[in-house]
This record gives sequence, structure tokens and C-alpha cells, in this order.
Amino acid sequence: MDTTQRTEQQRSADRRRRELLEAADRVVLRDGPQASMNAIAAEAGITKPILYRHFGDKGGLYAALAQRHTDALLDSLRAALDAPADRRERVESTLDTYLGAIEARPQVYRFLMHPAEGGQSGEQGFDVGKHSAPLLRRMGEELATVIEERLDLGPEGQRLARVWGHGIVGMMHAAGDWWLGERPCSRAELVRSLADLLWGRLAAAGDRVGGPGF
Amino acid sequence: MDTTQRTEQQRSADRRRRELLEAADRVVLRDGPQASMNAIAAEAGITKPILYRHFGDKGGLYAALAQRHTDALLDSLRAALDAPADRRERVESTLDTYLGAIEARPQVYRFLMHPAEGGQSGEQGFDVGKHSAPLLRRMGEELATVIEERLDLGPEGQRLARVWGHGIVGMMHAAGDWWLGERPCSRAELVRSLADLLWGRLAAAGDRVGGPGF
DNA sequence: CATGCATGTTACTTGCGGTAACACGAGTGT
DNA sequence: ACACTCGTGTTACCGCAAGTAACATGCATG
Repeated sequence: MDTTQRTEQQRSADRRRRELLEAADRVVLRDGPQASMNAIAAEAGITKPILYRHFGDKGGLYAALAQRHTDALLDSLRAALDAPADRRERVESTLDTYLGAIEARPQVYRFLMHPAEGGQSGEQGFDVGKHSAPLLRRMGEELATVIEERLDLGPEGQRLARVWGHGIVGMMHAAGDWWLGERPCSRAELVRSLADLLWGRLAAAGDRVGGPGF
Repeated sequence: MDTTQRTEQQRSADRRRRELLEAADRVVLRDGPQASMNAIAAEAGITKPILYRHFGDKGGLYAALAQRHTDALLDSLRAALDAPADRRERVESTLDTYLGAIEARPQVYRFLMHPAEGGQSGEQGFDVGKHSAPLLRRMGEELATVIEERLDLGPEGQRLARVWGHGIVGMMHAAGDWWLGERPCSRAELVRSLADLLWGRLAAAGDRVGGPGF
């Protein structure tokens, strides 16, 4: 029948797609985000046009690749965020999960955060805005949902939650990016410092003697 | 004489360089970060090799361009940060200055934040890490210095200040990026919400009825 | 056995970063 | 007056990567 035919062929195509994505993954992990389509095709043991048949263009491949990792990371973060513990503990656990992930696979992280790098004219036919750090956006929205669900923030709670979701995620991201490059302290110290910031230590800190307060 | 000759020629070269940068600015403002060297040269009324003689490669031109805007923005931020007012007011003013800048010139902003996009193989001879968001790094370091100078944060103050500097800048950046794309609220509302977050409202918020606290 | 149809290939076009080699114009020493 | 240098500009080219067209092949089904 037609439908069974379709499903069987689609399964085959999906398997192939997954194989190609895994090959692309290996190459990106090795060469960074500037991996060429030729290199990816070679790693998969095939040639370019097949990649294009499966993913349309380089942006499509990268988007598919990014979504795999993004989904995986988001699952870990959700788990940390939903653990049975008090608020501060969960925040620290979530921060630590994120930092642990980017520490374990910096190449993947760089790819996810700067997916457009290395593209030649490929970016011309593709909207740049859609690409720029979709991971950050998704994390921000996710966190916003959690915040709004669980916290009582008054009448403007919804807007506050979204702003905070994106803001906190950005804080985590920028601090993590800087930390990953300079390694100025341990992961635990970084987590504590960020949680302290979120817990209002900035507002509570006293002015330094000899000058106006910051 | 030799020295006067040199200085005079160098002045001429500097003027030329500035003209080229302004032309490049116009093109980047129009075409986004994927502006080609050919287009920039054409806008300047010349051809490619001259650009390369002045800036070495595309990365050099982009770095020079980015530094101009980065310097300008940092000056504005410093002014807001140094104004004679209390801490909260200054924080809000700084946030507002940044958001106003990215709102006024989103193209410039996108260029500064994603300077590597649009490069073909040019990224190969250039270290990607050096390029990725140097503006964020500079803002983070700057803020860290201010925090450490003005706040009394105890024995670990130096480390805390740097973490917070980069963290706060990242918060501002991510929230601003999201806000610029979706425009979910006014600038003033965004500023207030972010300042509230920094002022500990996350820690102070009560749990929502009917579920465990976030 | 012929007909689709997915999968694979080679060979090409286009466009960009970057470079080599040449051309012109002005100031300079003899 | 003449060659020399030096900065500024050009055209023409190379290499490389994205993306495409056209052709080949294996396998199911009428």
C-alpha cells in the first residue's frame, strides 16, 4: 500500500539523516563551526549533493545539528530545575549543570552559540536573526515559563518572568563564556558567585570607604 | 627631512583610513555584517587591494570598525555609570543607555555582537575566539573594575566583581537582544524589571500557591 | 520486462577573500 | 632635464566553499 511504503522509506530516510548528523557532529567537534560541507560529506562517506537533498542548505544542517544538542542540554537543565530541593539549591544546580556541559564539550558549545561562523555566502539566503543563538532564546523562554509557574510576582508577573528568564540565561551564558576562556576560578566558586548575585548581594553590599557607592 | 615627511604621509594615510572606515560603516549599516569587501571598496570609490593594504584582511577592517563603535558605546556607558546619583539610579541609567544605543542602531549592534558572520574562508587565518563578542568582554571587564573599586565585597571581592561584571553585562545583553526582537514592553519597563532582578526580587519573591517554590 | 524513485556520482557555476603584477603621478637627488 | 623611488590605484588572477544540474545505479512494483 501507499502509506506503508511511505513510512518504510521515511524510516530509512530518517536513519540516514541521523547517520549524516552524527558524521557532521564528529566533523564539527573536530574542525569547529567552520567545517565545510565537503568535509562533512567526506566524513559520512558520501558527497555533497546528498547533504543538500537532506538538509536543504548549510543552515538547515546546522539548525538540525543545533537542535539535537539544544534538546539534550535543555533536558538536563529541566531535570536540574525540577529536582526536589529548595530554590537556591535548584538555581545552583541548574547553573552547575549548564557550566558542566559547556566545560565538557567546548566545541559543541561554541558551535551552538556562534552557529553562523564559517559560512561563506550561505548566510545570504538565510535570515541571520533566526540563527543567532537560538539556544539562548529557548533557554530563556523555558526559564521564563518555570519562573512564572512557580513564583508569585504580582500583577506584572508574566512580563517580569520573561525578562528575568532571558536576563538570567544571559548572565549564565556570558559568565560561562568568560569563565571558559580564562578559568579564573573553580566551577563551584563561579556558581556560588552567580547565585549570590541573583540573591541580591549586589543591592545589599556596602559602599567602599573613600568613595561614592557604585 | 625624513621625519616631517613621514608624519605628513602618515597623517594622509590616517585620513584615508578614516574615510575608508566611514564608507565601510555605511555599507555595514545597509547590508549588515555580511557586507563584502567588494561592496565596501565600491562604496569608498576604490577597489579591494587598497582595503587590504590598509587593514590587512577582513578581520582587521572589522576589528577597526568594531573598536570605533565599541569605544563610543563604552564612553556613553562610563558616563552613565559615573553620574552623581545613587546606586540604583546609576544602574538603571546605564541599562537604559545601553538599550537606547542598541535600539537606535540595531544594525551596528548586530555587527558588534556577531562580527564573524558573513566571513568566507577569512575566518580560517583568524582566531575566532578573539572575535567573538569582544564588546561583551570589554564591557564586562569595565563593569568589573567599577564594581571592585566602589563596592566592599569582602575578601573575595575581586573575583566576585569580575564574575558579576560579566554576568550583569550578559544579562543586559541577552535581555536586550530578546527585547529588540520581540518588543514585548517599553524600554523603561525592561530597565525596571532588570534592576529589580539585580536588587534581589528573585530571592525575595514568595512561592506560588499550589506548588513547590522555584 | 519496463517504470518509477530514491540514492549516489561527477562536473559545473557563482561569489568571495586574498594576492601578484602592472600603471600612474608627485617629489627628489644628480 | 632625467632616472628613481614611493604611495596610490588598477586589472587579472588563484583558491576555496556553497550550491546546482545532469547523469548513473539499485530496487521495488505494475
